[in-house]
Amino acid sequence: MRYARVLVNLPVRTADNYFTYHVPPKLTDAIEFGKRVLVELGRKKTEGFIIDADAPAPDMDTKPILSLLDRDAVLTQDLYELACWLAETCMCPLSIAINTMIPRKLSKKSGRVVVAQMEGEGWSQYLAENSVNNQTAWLETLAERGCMSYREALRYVSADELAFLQTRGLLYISGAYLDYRESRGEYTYVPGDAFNEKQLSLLERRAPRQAQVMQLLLERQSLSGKQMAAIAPASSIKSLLRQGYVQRAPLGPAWEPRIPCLNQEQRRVLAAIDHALALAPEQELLLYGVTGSGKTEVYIRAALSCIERGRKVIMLIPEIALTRHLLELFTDRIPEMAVLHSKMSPGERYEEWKRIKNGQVNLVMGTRSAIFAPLPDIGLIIMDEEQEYTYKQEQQPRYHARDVARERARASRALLLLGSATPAVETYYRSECGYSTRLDMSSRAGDAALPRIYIEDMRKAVRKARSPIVSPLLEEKIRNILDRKEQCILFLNRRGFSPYTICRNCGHTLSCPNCSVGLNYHKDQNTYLCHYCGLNIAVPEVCPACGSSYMQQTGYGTQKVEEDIRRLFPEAGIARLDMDSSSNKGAQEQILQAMKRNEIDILIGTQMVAKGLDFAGVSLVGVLDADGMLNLPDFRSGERCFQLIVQAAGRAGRGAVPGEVVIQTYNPDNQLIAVAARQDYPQFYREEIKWRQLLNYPPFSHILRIVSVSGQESLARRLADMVTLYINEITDAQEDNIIVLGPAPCPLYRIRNRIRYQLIIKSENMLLLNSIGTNIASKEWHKQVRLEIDLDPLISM
DNA sequence: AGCACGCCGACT
DNA sequence: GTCGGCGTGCTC
Repeated sequence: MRYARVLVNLPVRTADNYFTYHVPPKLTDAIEFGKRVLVELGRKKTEGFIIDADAPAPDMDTKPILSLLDRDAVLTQDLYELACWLAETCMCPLSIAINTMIPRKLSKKSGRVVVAQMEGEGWSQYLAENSVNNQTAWLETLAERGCMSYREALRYVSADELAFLQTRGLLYISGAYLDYRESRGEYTYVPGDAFNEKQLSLLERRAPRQAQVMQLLLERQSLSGKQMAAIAPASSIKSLLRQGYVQRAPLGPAWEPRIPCLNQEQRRVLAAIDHALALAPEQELLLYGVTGSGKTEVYIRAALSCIERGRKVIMLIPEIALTRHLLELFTDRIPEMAVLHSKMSPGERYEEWKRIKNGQVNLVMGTRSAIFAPLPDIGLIIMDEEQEYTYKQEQQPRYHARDVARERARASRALLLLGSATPAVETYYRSECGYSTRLDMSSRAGDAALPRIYIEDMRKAVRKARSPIVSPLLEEKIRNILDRKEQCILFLNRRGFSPYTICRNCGHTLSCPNCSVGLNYHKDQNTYLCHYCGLNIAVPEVCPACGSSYMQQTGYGTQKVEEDIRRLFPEAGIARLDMDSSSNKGAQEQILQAMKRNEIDILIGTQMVAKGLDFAGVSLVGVLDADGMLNLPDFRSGERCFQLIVQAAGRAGRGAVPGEVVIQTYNPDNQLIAVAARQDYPQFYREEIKWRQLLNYPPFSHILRIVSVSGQESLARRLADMVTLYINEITDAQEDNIIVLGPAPCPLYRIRNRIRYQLIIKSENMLLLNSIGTNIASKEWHKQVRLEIDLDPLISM
C-alpha cells in the first residue's frame, strides 16, 4: 500500500496540519506533489495538498484519499517552500499563506469542472452493466475531451446522475486546476469600420473604459490580442467587437515600438546589471535614480537581457492605477508577458495564473501579490518604487513584498533589483553596509533640468494673500504658467472639503460615532464622511452637543482647493484627481487623458498626482501643505514627508520647459523640508539614519507590534495587559535586550466601533521577536478579542 | 473548524 | 439518579 502525506487546510495556527492517508490503487499513478485531494478528517471531508506522494507507512490505521481534485499540480515545490517561509515569518497559519498564493477561483469552489476518469475496471464494468444510452454516450464525449465545465455537463446529464457517476469513480467534480489549452492572441485588433470620432465622445460618457481602449487603438491602429487583454477586461473587448467598433484581423503589421537611446548613465548601470545577470545573479542591487532619470528603460532592457538568457522575470509595481503607460511600454517590448493585479476579476486572474504556470510567460508584471506568481526559473526580480507602502499587506499574512522578493530571489538564485528615487531608509542602509550594491543615476534623461524650488513661509504669506490656501507667490506662478499655456499640478494630501467642523459656541468637534476621528465635510455630496469606516451622515443643522447653530468648518481639503482655485482663476481649465473624483476607473483615466491633451491647466490632487504621472507640459508644482504630512505619530512620518515632497516636485519640468516648485509651509526652518526642497536624498539619509541609530529604530532594531482589538473596551485593554504579562513571563527584558512599550491605546483608538490597544516590542534580535509573536499567535486568548501581530510594521496607527 | 470526551450544576 | 453547560483536545 502506498501512503501520501497531506497538508490539510485547517485555520489552526498551532501544530502542523499534516496527515498521512493511504492511496487507493486507482489513484496511485495520479498522486503527485502539489495536487489537491479530498480526504476525510474526523468525520468531515476537507481539501488538502499532497506534500509527500510517497510517504512512509505510519504506525496507525489510515483513511484513504477519497478523490483527486486536480489533474495538474496547483502547488510547486518552490512555492510550497515559500509558503512555509511566509507562514513562519508572518506568524500565520500555513493555510493562509498558501491561499494567498493560489487564485481564489481555485480555493473557492466557483467555476466547477467535471473531469473524466474513465480508465480500467470501473469503466469497463460500467459499460458492461449499461446498454448504450444518453449517459454512456455523454461519458464517451467526456472521455474524449478530458473535461468539461459543470454547467455544460448539466445540459446532458442531471446533477444526481453526475453525483452518482462520481461515487462510481468515473469522473470527479471540483474547482479543478486543469491544463491551459486555448491559445489566444494569434490575431490583432484594429479599429472597426463602424467607428468614428463622434462615437468616441459618446463612448467616453457611457463606457469610459471602452473609450480608453479605442483611444489607444486609434493612436496605434493595431493592438495584439495580448496587449488588448492586458489593458481591457474581456467584457469590454466583447462589447466593442459586438458593436463593430473593433475588428479582429490576422496578425497584421506589428506596432513598432519606439526604442529610446540610452544616455551614458543608463548604459553604465545596464552594463552592471548585465554583468550581475551573467556572472553573479545571487545578489541585490539598489538602482538609486532621481525622478526622470530613465529607470523604466533600464528595467525593460534588464528584463529583456534576463529573458535572452532563458530565465524569467517578475516586475513589481506599487499600484496599477497610474501605471498604464508603464504597462504599455512593457507590452510593446516584452514578448509573452502576464499582468496580475487586484482589480482583475477572479476569472481573469486565473487565466493569467494558468498561462504563467504553464511556462508560456516570460515576465509577470503586477502589484505586491504578483511576487507569488507561479513562474518557474526566475532570473530577475524588479521592484519599482521599492519604498512604497502599498507593498506591505495590512491583513494576514502581513508581509512586505520586498522581504518576499528577497527570499524568492535567494531561493531561485535570481538577481533582485530595487529601484527608487527616494529609497526606504532600511534599503539605503543595506547598500551602505554592503548587503547590496548601489547603482546611481543622478541626472535626468534627455535634457530636462532639475526643477527650481521655492519655499514659501505661510506665516507671512497668508497676511497678504487673497486666499488662505494659495500664497501670493504661488498665485503669481500659476498666472505665469496660464499665460504661457503650460500646466500646473497642485498637491494636497487631504481629500474632501473641510477636515474639521467645530461648534463656535461650545467647542464640540464633529466626529465619527464609530471611529475616533473627525468627520470630513464633502461638498460635492453635501455630507459628512468618515474616511475610516465610510460613514455618511447628513449635515446637522445645529451642534449635536449644545444645539447652537454656529458650526464652523475649518481646515481645507482638495475640494476646497478646487473651489478656491476656480474663484482665483475662473478662466483656467481645472480638474481634481482624488478618490472622490475618480471613484470609477474610467473617470480617472479620462482626467489623465484630458491632461495629456492639454485641456487641463491646473490639476489638483492627493497622493495620486504625486506619484508616477509624467506630463511634459507640467512646469509648475505646488505643494500646498508640506507640514500636514509631518506630524503623524510614527517614526517614519519624516521619511514619508520627504518622499512625498520629492515625488511631487519630480512631476515638474519633465519636458523641454524647466520646472518650478513652490512648497508652502509654516515651518520654513524645518531642516527636513529644506532638504526635501533641494531633493537631497543623501543629506536626508545622513540625518535620518543618525537619529534612528540614536533612538534605536529600524534599521538598527526590529519592531513587533501587537494590537488587541475588541468591541468591548475593557476586553481590549485587559487582553493587552495579559499579553504584556505573558511576554514578561517568557522573556527577560534585561537579558534578552528587548524593550516593551505599552500597552497603550492606538493612535487610532477606535475604528468601526472596535477598540484598539497596542503593544510595541523593540529588539535587535528579529528571531526572538518572531518566536515571541509565534508564541502569542498560537495561544488561545479570548474569543471576543482579535490579536493583530505584525513584525516590522510600516505604520503604527 | 467540527465534534467528541468530560467533569460539574439543576431537574423529571 | 440523569440531562446538559461548554472547556479541552484531537482529527491520519
